[in-house]
Amino acid sequence: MGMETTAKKTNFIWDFIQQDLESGRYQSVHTRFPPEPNGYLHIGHCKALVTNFATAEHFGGLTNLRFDDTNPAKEETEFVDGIMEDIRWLGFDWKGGLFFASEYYPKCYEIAVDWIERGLAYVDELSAEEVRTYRGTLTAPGKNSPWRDRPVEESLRLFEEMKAGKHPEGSLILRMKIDMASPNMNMRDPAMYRILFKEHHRTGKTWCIYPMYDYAHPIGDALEGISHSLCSLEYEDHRPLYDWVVNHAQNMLPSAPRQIEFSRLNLTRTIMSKRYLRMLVEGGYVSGWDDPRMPTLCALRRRGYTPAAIRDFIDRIGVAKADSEVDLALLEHCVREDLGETVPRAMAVLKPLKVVLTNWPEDFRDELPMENHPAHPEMGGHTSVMTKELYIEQEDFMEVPARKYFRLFIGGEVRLKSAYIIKADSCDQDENGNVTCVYCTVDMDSRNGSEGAKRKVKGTLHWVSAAENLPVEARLYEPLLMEENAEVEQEDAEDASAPAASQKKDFLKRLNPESLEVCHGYMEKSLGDAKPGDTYQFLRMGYFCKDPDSTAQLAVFNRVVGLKDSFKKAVKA
RNA sequence: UGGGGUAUCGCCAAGCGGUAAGGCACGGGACUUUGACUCCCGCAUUCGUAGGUUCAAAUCCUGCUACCCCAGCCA
Repeated sequence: MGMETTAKKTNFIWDFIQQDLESGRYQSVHTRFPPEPNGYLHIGHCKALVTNFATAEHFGGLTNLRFDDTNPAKEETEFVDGIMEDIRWLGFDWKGGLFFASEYYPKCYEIAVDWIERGLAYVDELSAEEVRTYRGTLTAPGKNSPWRDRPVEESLRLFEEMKAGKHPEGSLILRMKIDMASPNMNMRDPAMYRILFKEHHRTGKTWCIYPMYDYAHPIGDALEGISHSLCSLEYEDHRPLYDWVVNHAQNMLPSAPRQIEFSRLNLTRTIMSKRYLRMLVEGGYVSGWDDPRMPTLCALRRRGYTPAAIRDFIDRIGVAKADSEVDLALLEHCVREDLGETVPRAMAVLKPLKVVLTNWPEDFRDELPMENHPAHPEMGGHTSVMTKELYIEQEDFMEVPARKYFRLFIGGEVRLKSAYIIKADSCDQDENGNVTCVYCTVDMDSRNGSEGAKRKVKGTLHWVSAAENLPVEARLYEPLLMEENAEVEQEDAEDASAPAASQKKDFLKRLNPESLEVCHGYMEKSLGDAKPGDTYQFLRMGYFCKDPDSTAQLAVFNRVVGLKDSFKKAVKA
């Protein structure tokens, strides 16, 4: 048996579609990505985004971008602009077209009138509370509204009056006439239209009645010729309603789309609910929607995540129907893999410790060449200047070495990257016992590239000249949420009786107080012409992306992600 | 207690009656002027559970259990 040369990657959705194509139910594939413009896109949305775009692409079809703007109370133009920018940034193009659900208001109205005439819809005068009561419960059937069987002419007249603004908000709704006893709550005469005297970001004051999602969505899909409407699992219960709408409006619609649901993305230690993200922004817990700790795309972009990394991540997690929570480590792996290959290396010391090279000639400066990428000579190089005084990382020196420590310590030797081998002789300490300066002797014969450099030295450190450097502010990020089941003992004691569910929801208690650490250090001068958005690997420290907060005097860098660190792990154990 | 879903390694996830892919994480080793990268090696006799059918079951049947979603004039 021959092994297949290319592993065919598919998923249950593609399998369904393949069947649909083979059976002739559909001739081609057309999908849509339908965000509501009431907030910014986050990493969770990317799964739906990529799934819709990649599916169409796989079958040679197109994808539409459609803003689901049927609730003027929550939607703004700011968000439609932001969403389009984010999608473009990710590299997707809505070749199928750009649409707004609000474009279909006239058609929706037309169908609604048709349904009233055909006895499929009626105007209800029950209050919101009464509607809820009449709907019944999960286990008890609902009962018909007293207005359910009112004359067609009456509903017609009332619906026109609703549209004409003659009735106040909440006084009337238009409902589908399906089945108040259905075990599926969605089928108990769902609302089609409600009265809302809100200005819409696109239609202005043209309308004061707005269609509900369950009514407008299938119509929008059908009008756009969508073949497969891919959405998340919570709409599974809505599928019978989706089909009901399509079937009963068939005479006025060009096609009948198929809805397929998949599970949404959850990430460990990450808040994915729009509502909670809003609380973080409005509560001042973060600096804004693009605070680099946020899971929004604008924040990930600012932090230094790349479209390639995000798409690779979505690709790797797969598409299925089981509830899941993906380990953040996978996302981090994806950025490291991308950045590691594409980004230049440079040196920056984030928590500086002064080093004096006692035997270094007083005013001698040595320009040392350094490659931009060890595996890609074509990426060129730059020079780093070595002087008598320099900085190394505080954690790279210990007066007496711990076990397995092969950085600098008194009596120990270490190599300075691309430079010389040095040996620590003594150090100064302040009144608290903190080391303030290390005195070293240089092996002047060990300059990088020379014969004397060909010695085995266990540790290699990054460094920056104390005389020739640029100041840098480095912002180090950790997840916004602490690990599950981590240090909440105090609260736990108080809330011992609280239901687990509510504790889980109380994400504020899980907020990580150390999600942001700001360091002030020094970087080599070659980094001086970095522009906001440029990313480097700061040797041994991680990947850093220059932030727009930077000024002419101070460069600000966001840590995208650290390097893998087997030393830290070994020490912890 | 009604309806709709889901259960395969720590986390994702293939598998579609023929004897458990892959990735991440993790552990070990080699290499190393980044304790990074790269490269080897290891990592489910077992598929929520109990039965049944079969020469053969993660895959078929039956019962049970756990978890998720639904009672917006939100999407």
